Amino acid sequence: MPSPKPAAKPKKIEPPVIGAVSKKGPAPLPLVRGMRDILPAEWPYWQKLFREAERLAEEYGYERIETPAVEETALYVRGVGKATDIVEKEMYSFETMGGEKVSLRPEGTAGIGRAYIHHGMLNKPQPVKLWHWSPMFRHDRPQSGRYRQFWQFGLEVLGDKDPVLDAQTAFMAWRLLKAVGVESTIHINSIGTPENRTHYKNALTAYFRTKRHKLSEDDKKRLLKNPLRLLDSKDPGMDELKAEAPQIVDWLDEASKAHFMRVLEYLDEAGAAYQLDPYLVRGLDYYTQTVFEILPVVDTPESSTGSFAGGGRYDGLLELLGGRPTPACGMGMGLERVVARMRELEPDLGAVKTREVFVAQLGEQGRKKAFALFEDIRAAGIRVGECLSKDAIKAQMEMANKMGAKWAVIVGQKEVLDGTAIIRDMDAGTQETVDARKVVHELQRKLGKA
RNA sequence: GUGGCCAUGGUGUAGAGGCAACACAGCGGGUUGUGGUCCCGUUAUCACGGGUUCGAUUCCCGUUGGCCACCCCA
Repeated sequence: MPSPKPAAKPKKIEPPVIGAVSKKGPAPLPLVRGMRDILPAEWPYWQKLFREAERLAEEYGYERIETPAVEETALYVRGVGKATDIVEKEMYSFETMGGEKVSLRPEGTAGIGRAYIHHGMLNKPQPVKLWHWSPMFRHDRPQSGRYRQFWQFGLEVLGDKDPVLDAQTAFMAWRLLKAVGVESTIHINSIGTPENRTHYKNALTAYFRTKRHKLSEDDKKRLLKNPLRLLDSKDPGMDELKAEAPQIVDWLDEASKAHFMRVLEYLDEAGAAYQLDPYLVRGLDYYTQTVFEILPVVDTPESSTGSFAGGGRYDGLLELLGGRPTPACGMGMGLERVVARMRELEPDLGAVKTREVFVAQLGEQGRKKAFALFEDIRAAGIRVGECLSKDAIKAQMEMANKMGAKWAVIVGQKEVLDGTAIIRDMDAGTQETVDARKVVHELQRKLGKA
């Protein structure tokens, strides 16, 4: 018989021990849930993506803006929408010591809208085109391609309602992905005006009520809570029900229809890969007219990460935030997802950095000389490596080899006294002694850079 | 918020109710100033807490974390 369990004592929860652990001293701290490090091996992809994004934005006349990661909670409640999932269950909200109710930004548009109003950007030539590259925070359950802190590249165009802008922001996102080798398709739809949407929602609800017996439990809930969501339900029986369902295009007013047609015409003209998706609706309240989402062409098993980017027009937002009625549109791109895809496509980009030359040293005199010599070689535009902190020449030669250096420059006690340095051919295993002052020139000659 | 799977050195893995194994990486060596091969040494309270047991890293429960899916989204 098992003996009666002793009452469980309330125990302090020790953080799990991860990584290199010292035997004494405090336990290492774990990573906060849903957070991740971007390690050196990943950095080349981020850099490539950032450079392309920056170049594209500038070429299209966008200016960079960075708004605070912390804003009044009310900004998002009003901007993104009180009833949205982002606000209802995914915000990092807290009260500061001073009693302010603030949130970590869950998306970029509301903050930029706030900045536009705050700084009176309506007095600038319209439209105002802004881009940003910043971390976002959502207290969502971590999953593939989904983190609680994630980076977004965003474009926002404020102060003009022309459909060419809707097309341009979608196109730019698509174009950026293409520039880093990622194939994608723009899935696009129009949800018209809020009035159009209300009418359509009613029609849709009416339709699905007649099919209620065929809906799954989840879908029945959606029918009550947010009927538009029924359209992207993954329930297998849904496809045939959807085929018969009313489509929002049929409920758009003439102006909205015309707007949407023009967006599509511009995309045709630009040669962007897009497809109409009559069932695309988006979760944020502020969208009007055009909505789009940019999806991978192939959903590989390694990265079933959902969409790369999403965006659309949000003509009502600025007014909601207390500004004058200001039409606007934009897009946000989830950079972790893009980087994940880039890594699959180009696994070698993060490979070890190679060096043309390695400077090795021996003894304190040699180290001093090598310190200066390294600087001279580097300044001459040669990719040169070193490990001045190491004493053993053997370890340094190993390193030179790993860095793929073709030439090693060796400076020891003897060379310092003679005013020379050894240049070793790492492939041939031969070496020669040269005048220390001529090392840089000699290397340039050997590398064909002189 | 809900569900499924999982948790062993720095990394990737093996293992079994009673010594924790292998590979790679790191560091140090193989006689005093020279790399790629080879050899040797060194690195784990087996996530945390509790239970069952003579004995648990292995079985059970809980916690935390991870992965995946749902909800939703980037």
